[in-house]
Amino acid sequence: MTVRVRFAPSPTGYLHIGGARTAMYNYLFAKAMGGKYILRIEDTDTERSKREFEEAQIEDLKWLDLMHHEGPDVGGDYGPYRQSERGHIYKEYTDRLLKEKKAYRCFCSEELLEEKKKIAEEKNLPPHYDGTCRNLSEAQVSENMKKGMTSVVRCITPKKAYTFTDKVRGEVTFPEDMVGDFVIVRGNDIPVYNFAVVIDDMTMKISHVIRAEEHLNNTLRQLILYEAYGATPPTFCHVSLLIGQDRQKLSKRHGATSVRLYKEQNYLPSAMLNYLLQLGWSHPEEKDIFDIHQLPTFTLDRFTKSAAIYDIVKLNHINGEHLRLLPTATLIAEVEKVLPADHPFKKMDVEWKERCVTLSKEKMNFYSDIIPLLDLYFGCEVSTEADYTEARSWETTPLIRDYLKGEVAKAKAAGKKFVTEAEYNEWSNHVKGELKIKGKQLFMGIRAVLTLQAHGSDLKFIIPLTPIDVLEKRLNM
RNA sequence: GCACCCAUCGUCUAGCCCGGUCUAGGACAUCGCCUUUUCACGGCGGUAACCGGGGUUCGAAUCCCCGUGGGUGUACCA
Repeated sequence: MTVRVRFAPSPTGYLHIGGARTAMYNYLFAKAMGGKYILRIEDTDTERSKREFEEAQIEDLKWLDLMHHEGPDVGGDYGPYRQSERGHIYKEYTDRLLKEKKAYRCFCSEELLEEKKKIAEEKNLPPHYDGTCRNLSEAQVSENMKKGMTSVVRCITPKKAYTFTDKVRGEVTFPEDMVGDFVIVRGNDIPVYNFAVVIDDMTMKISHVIRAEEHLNNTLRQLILYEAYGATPPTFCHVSLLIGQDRQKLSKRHGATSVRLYKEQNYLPSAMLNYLLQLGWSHPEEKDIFDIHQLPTFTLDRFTKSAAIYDIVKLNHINGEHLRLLPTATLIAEVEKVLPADHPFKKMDVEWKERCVTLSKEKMNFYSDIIPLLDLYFGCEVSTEADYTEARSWETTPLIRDYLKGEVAKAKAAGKKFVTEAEYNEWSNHVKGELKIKGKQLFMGIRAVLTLQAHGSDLKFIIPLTPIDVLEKRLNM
């Protein structure tokens, strides 16, 4: 059997991280099985659906490198891929159910339905549709239609329990009477989600439905429909939900939940995917940092059943890990994008940039983290830390400064733009050997006069990267 | 209310199917130590979990039941 999976978002906003996760699971499964991954746009909610959101979501999917084989933008043999363009198909399938008496037209008004529901609730009965219109004769139906009464189409729910085997939940049983005769086509002729999904999955030959657990209960209605059409349902795989700190389904009020936001904040797509994959799925070799596109295997049996709390702290860490894995040239290019146009970093030569970035990335989780780090080489801000003040108060410190001033002036006179690591070591040795300064006074003293800070990275790496002019300026402050 | 789902460190999880190797492993976070050129990185180490109760068994995180807690759904939204 050919594996065909789909990701079916509603274009009512930007791509949600939960959606991105579902899309990824589908993408990965299709890839692992040599199958096809389809993008279908579920825009039956005409009120909220917007074409611009569809485009935005596809863009976000592209950014994540989760491209589909079939979809509204790339076509395919099972189109159209927008539910709003599949009306004729839904019509055909609706008529079939109507003809086979597995569905019927219901003329009950919404007010009447409201009332019935209220009464049922008061009697503590399940608030299902009572089936009034189920027994309407064909003559009555056509007469009502002729009168122009609006009607919905309801599917007849067989009185029985339904059981199916879910890839992650195992055997799930829905008892009889869990739903009543549910609506499949609205009064405005637009099909309802649960109906459109089944028709689409059937006609698009979807073999596996991998989706979030919030859809678990929907499966019952879908199972009823598959049965009505005499079709074999796909294999279902209900993945645990992504939740917030309050353990509720992740939504906008939890903050940054759209992929777009992460893209704008320069997160690495590979890191996002790496993190998202581990929220509910575990690597067979228990690896933490990896490229999801290089996974040795991806199987549906490694999902956790429980919901996972979305934790940005860990995402940030993973982002740092991925950033460190980037080729140096890429890192430089990315860093330059977040730097102001006139930043001195940009005027340095390639070798300098490479050394600088290689040194800096150890402390970065994000590209922009380099900005404060660059002050080490270009900044002339004087530290206000107590340790710094103390270092400047030692009587040995002015000695160091005077000596270094001379050395820096010499180097500058010789036309040097930078000192080498060897030269720096000579300075250090001189202070130790000739000036007889050692220990804390030695290293903190040198650091204080050369960087105007009490702490920082290893001087033998930093000083050779600091322009002589900057050193000179600092020594005079 | 009813239905369904879930339950291992603060968080993500391994282990659970096929009970013993689990004095429960890893990662993030956190704390401490090491490095007398310090922070960071790294290395080392610490704190920290099988929701409760019954049962089955020689033996249960693992199997069964009951509680409890949490979540999702219950629409002419998706």
